[in-house]
Amino acid sequence: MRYWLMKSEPDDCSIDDLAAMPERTVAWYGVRNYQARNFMMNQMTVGDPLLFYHSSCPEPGIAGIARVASPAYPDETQFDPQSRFYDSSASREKPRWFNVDVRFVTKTRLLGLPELRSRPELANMRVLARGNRLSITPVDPQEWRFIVETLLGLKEDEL
DNA sequence: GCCAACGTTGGC
DNA sequence: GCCAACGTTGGC
Repeated sequence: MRYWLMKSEPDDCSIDDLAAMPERTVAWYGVRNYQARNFMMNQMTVGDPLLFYHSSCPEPGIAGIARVASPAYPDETQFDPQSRFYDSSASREKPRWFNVDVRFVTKTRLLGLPELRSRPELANMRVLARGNRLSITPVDPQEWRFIVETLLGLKEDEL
């Protein structure tokens, strides 16, 4: 099992949107970066916990917790010419992009960037690194514990 | 809207 | 295989 951080633009899908979905689950479509795709294809396991991060919005930061809810499977939007994620070089025989499903666990108070950056324990977090643009990043177990237990006051068995 | 940082493309 | 040009991300 690994821990993850996944970015979502709240205009597209916020933590509240996820909570309101049928089954409280959403397909994590639209990833068009090989590193992020490979994390989903090769390293994620169903049940892996993840930090749900709001990006490109007035208050970027961690907004909730979710879990990986399916193995990776071909991203439907790559086949849809109407989609902004359409990829003409992909085919059903040879899909290029994959996604997992993600299921809501809990909403949290917003842990904004200034707060995250103020914590020496999180100094090496991938998502805080200068110039980081990767929408899916692994989270170290120590970082996970610090965020979830210390900053959010949650117990592992509450998740 | 700006712009730094990074990933991808494509000519050579 | 190099690298310049271009496109995208995402905080500010």
